[in-house]
This record gives sequence, C-alpha cells and structure tokens, in this order.
Amino acid sequence: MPKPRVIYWFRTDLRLRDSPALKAALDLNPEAFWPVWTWDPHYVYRARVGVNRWQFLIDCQNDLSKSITKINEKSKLFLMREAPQTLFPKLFKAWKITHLVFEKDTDSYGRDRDTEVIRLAREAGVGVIFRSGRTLWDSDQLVEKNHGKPTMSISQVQTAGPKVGKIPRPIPAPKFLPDPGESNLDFEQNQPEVAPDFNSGSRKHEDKSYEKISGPHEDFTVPALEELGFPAATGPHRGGETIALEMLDKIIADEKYTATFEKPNTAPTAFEPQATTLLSPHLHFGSLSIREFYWRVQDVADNYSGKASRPPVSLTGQLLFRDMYFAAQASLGYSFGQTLYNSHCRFIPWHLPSKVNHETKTVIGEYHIDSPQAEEWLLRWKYGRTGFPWIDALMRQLCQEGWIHHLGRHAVACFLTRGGCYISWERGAEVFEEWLIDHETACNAGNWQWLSCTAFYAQFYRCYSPIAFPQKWDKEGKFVRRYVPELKGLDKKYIYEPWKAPIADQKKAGVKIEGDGKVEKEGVYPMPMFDFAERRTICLDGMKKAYKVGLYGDDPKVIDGTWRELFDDDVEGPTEGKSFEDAMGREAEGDDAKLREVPVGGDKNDGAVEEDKSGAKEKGGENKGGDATKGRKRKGVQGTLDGHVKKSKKKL
DNA sequence: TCGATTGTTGGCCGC
DNA sequence: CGCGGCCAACAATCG
Repeated sequence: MPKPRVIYWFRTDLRLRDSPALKAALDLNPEAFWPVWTWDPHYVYRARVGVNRWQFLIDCQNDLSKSITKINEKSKLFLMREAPQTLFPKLFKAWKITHLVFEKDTDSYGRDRDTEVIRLAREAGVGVIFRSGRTLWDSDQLVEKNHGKPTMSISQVQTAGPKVGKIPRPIPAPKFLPDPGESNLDFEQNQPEVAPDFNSGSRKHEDKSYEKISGPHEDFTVPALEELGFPAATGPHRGGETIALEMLDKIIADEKYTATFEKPNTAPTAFEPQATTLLSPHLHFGSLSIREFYWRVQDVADNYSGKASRPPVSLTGQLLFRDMYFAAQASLGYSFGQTLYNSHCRFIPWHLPSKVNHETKTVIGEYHIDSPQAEEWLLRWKYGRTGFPWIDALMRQLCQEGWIHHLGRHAVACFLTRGGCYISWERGAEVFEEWLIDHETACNAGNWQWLSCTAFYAQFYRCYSPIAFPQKWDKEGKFVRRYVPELKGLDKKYIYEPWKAPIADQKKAGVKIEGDGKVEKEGVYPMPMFDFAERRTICLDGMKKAYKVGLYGDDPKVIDGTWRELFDDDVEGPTEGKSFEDAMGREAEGDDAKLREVPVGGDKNDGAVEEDKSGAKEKGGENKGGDATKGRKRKGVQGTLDGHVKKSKKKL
C-alpha cells in the first residue's frame, strides 16, 4: 500500500476549526497533503456574484491560506484556476494522488459536480472520502427522517432533527498539517466556457480569471478582485475565519443578548451596529462552523440565570430554519430554486416570469417581459428609486453593503411580489443572489417563496406597509436619512411618505419630491411609483384568486400554459396578456430574446435610471445572462418593447 | 371527520 | 405612546 497522498478540496468550508471532513483527511495520516481550491467557472460566470461577495470570498481564502501556513510554513491554500471536472484527473496523475477528501454539498450544481468528480476519481483509482458538515444535520438524512419529504415547516425539522441524531460538538482545529508534495504542473490548462456570463455587467476591467492555472505569479495564490475584472468592494463587511471567531466571541460575551435574542424583536432599522449577528456570510462560506455557533449559543442559553428565548425566535432557531431550507432543497433539487417544475411552490401568475428550458426543466436565467410597467417597477425597486423611502433605503443599503436585516428583506420582498408590484419572486431572488454577501441558494429561494406566499407560508393578507412598518422601529427616520441622503433634512412627519410634504417643507429640507426616478437629479427624490393602498388591494385580490385556482409549479397546466384558462382576464398578472401567448410557455424566439441581450449596465447606471435622449426609457441595468456586452448603451428599449408587446397581442 | 389551534416577525383602531 | 383586540381568513396539525 502506498502512503496516502491526499488532496483536501475546500469549497463551502473555508475554515480549519470544526471540519469533520478535514479531520477525516488528516486521519489518513498522509505522506503528502494539498489543501486545494478549484476556481470553478460555474461560480465565476454562472452564479450571480457582486463585488462585495467576491471580496468576502477572497478574504476567506486569504485568511485560510495564512492559517494553514501558520501551522505548516511549507503549506498554503493551493488555488487552481480550472473546473474541477477537468482539473482533477490531470492532478491525480501529476501529483500521484491516492485520496480526495471534501465536505458534502447538497446544492444542486454541487451535487452534479461532485457526482462527476467521484466518477473521475474512481476511474483514476483515487479514493474519495466526504463528510457532512455544512448543516446541523445531514440534509439527506433530515429528509429521510421527515418521511422522505422536503422539510416545509420548522416543526418538521424539530421533529426530524433529533431522529437523525444529536448535533455533534465542534472539533478543534488541527495542530499539525503534513507537507504538500512536489507541486509541479506538467499539463495544459483547460479553458472554461465563459458564456453565459451573468457577471459581465459588473466587470470593469479585463477578466483575467483563467490566464494561468496557478495564477499570474504561478504560485497558487488567491486572485485579487482586479484580476477578475471587478472594481473594489463597496461594503464594510469582511470575511475570514479569524474575523468570524472574533465576532462570535463578542456575541457570546454578551450573555443577555445571546440568551434572550428574539428575531422578531430586532430592529431592521438599526445600523452601526446592526441588531443581528452578521454571521450569516461566515456560515455561507464556512468561515464559521454552524455547530460551533450552535453550541456556543446553546451553552450560554442553558446557563443563563434569566429566561432564555427558544426556537424558532432564538438564535439557535435561526440555524434550524437554515437546516429546513437546506433539506427542502436537498429533496427538491434544481426545482427548489424556481417556480416551474417545483412541486411545492404555488403557481401565481406573477409578472416577469422566468424563461424555462423544458428539456432540462430548469430556468435559463432570462425572463419574459409581459408588462413593460412591471419591468420599470422592477428596475426602480432594484436601484432604490421607488419613491418609498423605506424600500429605497433598504435596496441602497443592500447594493452598497451586501447585507440588510432579515425584516428589511421581508419588507422589500413583500413589496416586490404579493404586496405591491406582483412581480415573480424569482426576479427578486436574482437581485439578492447578486448583491447579498450571505447569499445561500437554499435560504434565498426558500425565503423568497416564504415572503411571496408560494411555499412555507400562506397568510398573504399579512402585508408589510412601506410606511407603517418602519414607523414601528424608527420614528425619526434615521435609517432612511442614512441611506437616502436626499431626504436627510425632511421632517420626521413625512420621512416615510415624502410626497405628502408641503412645498414649504420640501424647500426647508432642500429636496424636491417630483418625477419618476428615471433621472437622478441633485436634490430630487421621486414621487411614489404607485398608490400603495391601491396596489395592496389589487395584489390581495390576485392572491386570493390564485390560491383558489390552487396550482403548483409542476402542474401540467402550468407547464403547458393552459393555466390561463383558469384565470379571468381581469386578474392581476400575466393574464392581462391572455393575449400574451408566450408569457410562460415555450421558449421565446426572435424579438423578445434579442431584447433581453441588453447590457448589464449595473456598472454605469447603478443607482440611477438615466433618461435617453430620444425620450424612451433607459433601464438602469439588470441581470440578463447575456454574454460580454459591457459598455454598450441601450437606446429606445422601451419603445421597441412596447411595439413588441402590441405585436404579440395582435397574434391572437 | 372536523373544528379548534397554531403558525418566527402585519395593520389598524380605540382605549 | 403602548397595548389589546379585531380585521379577514391561509394551511397544517392535532385531538
């Protein structure tokens, strides 16, 4: 038997402390040991990742590499710029690898990727070891103990979890790491498939991600943001296990905060400091172990002299919800991230529905514009120009800092979907995916389904008001003043509804409330994009009717488009185009597809929806999934679009 | 079987 | 200003 030569493959576990998989790797007693990260094109191009999340990832990688070197000065994180599916077979040979070890991943792409890598390892005679470690309980086992069904409520998790077993106590970081062997690369690099590149819009410089397999200096170091083509991060939140453990220490040191934490009682308007822990991005990248978090909190709660809070509202309760979403996704696969083909997601005829590839049964990253007005509302929502200060403040905080409070996420999600715009939750989920530093596919899709009342939650008549809700938390409007500085001087009477401020008050505050937000002008804040009370009524009515129809995403009627026969034409949603033949059905061709290929103008137009000289509406930038189209300006899109929609209507 | 209860986090009105 | 009850009413769970 040859002595083990082991690759430890880091993915969503960028830490040394409490890693069951890392322990399994070291238990092999390797002769040579390489800590490896594969720079996967799927993440670089196909995931939507904004600058703040890139920064966080790079922080985590640098910190981990340093920690590795601290234990063994000959070692570090070997960052390799190639897809694991093509890299590993070559690497197994070149480095005479005997074992590949990693932490289990139940994300849909993660599973596909790992299945393929395991197959390749077998072919190469390499042993594969993996361990669960990303969640409190193994997600597949949680599903199994939930009668083989996706976990759709927290009580199901609370019942099934203990059946899987006790949540393990964290294990310490290794004190010893074996040397890596010779790390020569005597093979060619496979160049990745770049298109579609969902991130082209936020690249400012040339993309050099894959110029050399071991990086520009051929030393396997972590890339800089600039190499990837991205500008500097705009937010204050930084990654890495070192920071994560310091943050946790601080939280745990405050016994009262830790033991009595109740999520619904934390203020979404709090900033500097925020009301919640900010540890979610560390859970996402694995710079903090969830079991470490769980037990440190649980021990404080158990020893607390007063009355400790309990799940679901307590800190540990938040972690249970995370496990719930992970297990739901583990059970439902790709369909969990979309409406179509999702057996547990209600079908609501939202505006701007996703385009779907019916062969793969997955969304393709583009959507139908069934309503030009909804498209305009989506962009005003995304860039914080809705005219509702509470919504705009949150969306601007999200864009700049990559994080907003959970209840703030509720507010903007409800507003975009069932409580305002009646736009598909998938559009909102895409924006969150791009901007959130703690974006977790399972949690994001799950929370959007929750808030849009399409799964997990059904009380759609409980609707967040963009005026009354923030009023409860922040009467002075400090949060709005911080993130919507145009309104800084406005009297608190009008801070959540500035359109009601008399001209004299507007003058005093140095702000004019006018226009539709398409032109960003100094000292101007837009009028609200609709009457909220009116929209709430329309949405509620639409929800009631959609619930009565009672379709789910995998219903044949939903898939073949005949669902339209079950809805009246006067119901809010794409049914207003009963005439719009392609609202949900087969792949669009021609005009519509071409229109979607507009530049992802986020870099140029962030925060503003500029006006085109022709008078047509200029869009502020969005996720199109088009290939490299940066720098191009869109002209007269709206005009063309109107034409297109009219044309479509005539077809029937 | 079915009615009552419960569900992490609403708004509004009146006291 | 804070609190309790009601609004109008979803679905899963439980006895």
